[in-house]
Amino acid sequence: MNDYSNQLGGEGEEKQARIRSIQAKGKDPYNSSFRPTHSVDDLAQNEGELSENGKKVSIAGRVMALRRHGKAIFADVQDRTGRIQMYVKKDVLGESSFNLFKEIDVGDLVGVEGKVFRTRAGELTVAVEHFDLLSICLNPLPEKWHGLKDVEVRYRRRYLDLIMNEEVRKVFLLRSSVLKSMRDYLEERNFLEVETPMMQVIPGGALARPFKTYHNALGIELFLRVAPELFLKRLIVGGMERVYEINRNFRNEGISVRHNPEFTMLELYQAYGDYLTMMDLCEDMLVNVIDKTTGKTNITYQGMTIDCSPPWKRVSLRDEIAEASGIDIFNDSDVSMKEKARSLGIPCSEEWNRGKIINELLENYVQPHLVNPTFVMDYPVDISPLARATKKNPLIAERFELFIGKEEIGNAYSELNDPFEQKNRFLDQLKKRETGDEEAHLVDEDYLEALEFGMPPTGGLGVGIDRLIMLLTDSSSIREVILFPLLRPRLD
RNA sequence: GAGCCAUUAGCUCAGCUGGUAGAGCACCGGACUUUUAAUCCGGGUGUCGAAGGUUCGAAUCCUUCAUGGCUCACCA
Repeated sequence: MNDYSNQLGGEGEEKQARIRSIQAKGKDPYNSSFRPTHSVDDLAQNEGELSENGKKVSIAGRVMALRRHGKAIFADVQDRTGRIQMYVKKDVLGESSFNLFKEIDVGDLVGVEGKVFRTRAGELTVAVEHFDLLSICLNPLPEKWHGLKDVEVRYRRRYLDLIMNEEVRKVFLLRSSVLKSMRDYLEERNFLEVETPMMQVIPGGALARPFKTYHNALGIELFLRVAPELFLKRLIVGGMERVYEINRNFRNEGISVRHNPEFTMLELYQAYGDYLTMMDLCEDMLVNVIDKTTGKTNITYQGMTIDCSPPWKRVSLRDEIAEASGIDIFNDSDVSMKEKARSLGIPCSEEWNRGKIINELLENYVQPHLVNPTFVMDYPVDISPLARATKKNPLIAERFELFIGKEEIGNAYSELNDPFEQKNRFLDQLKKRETGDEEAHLVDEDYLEALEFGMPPTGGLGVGIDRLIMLLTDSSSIREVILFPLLRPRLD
């Protein structure tokens, strides 16, 4: 038998006593293998057939509750599909096996074999004939009645959260099925899933501060990517035509209920498309995904009822802002815009540029009304350095953002494929950086060189996956939809 | 980064204007062969987040720190 006498910390003596007691009954507390024939859900689905034939079934899972009755014991066992009751009788198991079962505690993992029946109270139950202890649980589980609510413990020890809270498991099941149906949708339309560098020499593709790291062998500073955009568009130059990536981005910014330093984005690019192509695709894809994963077209988010049935509203950013604030973001001068904004109570300081003010107007006057899915179109070029300008107005980018439930969910534009214009945009960004804007783009010569070989006119779309999952699971915090959100490490 | 709030048993929480720390569940011992928040009998298992201070006396008042939550800022 194995030696478990080394100390693991905590109440070592109690843990040791339990292990010794189990070993004294001739059983190792670990090391068994066990292959269940059914899941809990299988038993419920096939109850009729199984109980009629008196067929032997086996299931494996974690003991979540025990009700001991002397020579009989009821135990609730939980696997990934649900919970089911065991009925263990001394005269069926025999003396020694029953005595071993008496050692079982809440939290232990067991495998059982027996027949399915219904108790007097009508509860679906397995009448246990044989059982095996698969792994013992040395620490007490959170209390059964109140469960585990402490958010810090829930995030730090997510395994306990998953054991105790079924609705948490459901959130991550839904997350998985959303990603699957998104991939299915894109595969059907001949999009190729690709992976591009997480570690980049020049972080680009978004206006954000990056994390720095260092490669020892090359002796160079590297950045964790803030977006995959510039690499995905190199693939468009390379003729892949339809590519997407669902993966992590890293931004070195504050943490809040809607921001985690690493978060998941879908980015996709379609050659011979533009932002209008992306709008159609975005709407169709999300309607499809929402329907496939929730079965509904209405979603409830934080008390709002959101009607997701198509077609989705399309509005212009300028009209919306003009209507709400009286400011014309394309025709008012810098000075008059700033004055008007100030008179509305927006504290614009001297260094605020147009983009910043527009963003503020959008957030304060437009976004709070965007409950149902709405595409807000035509953004200023100066806050869209990678987007193509409209033919009519060089100050307006062919770009939209998608808002659902007052949250920004998507962002898309007609990609700028003119290397000369792109270089000018980079140089403008460089000026912003020199005046202290740490989020401004760096000049990426290598990307410009790629554009010189010719990139087809292309539409690009980004969708914030975590935010989308928040909407679909009515989660008020992004941490509820990320298995291991970033927390400050514990020092104790 | 700033403000507000929280931190007491394994879990959920009481503990008033300062007077030697409590409940339910969990846990430990005993009884119980269809229970299901099983029941019945017996048992409190604690560095009151940490360190200072005030006081005869601090879980309680003050200061600092730590961690978390919410709001704001930055951003998606």
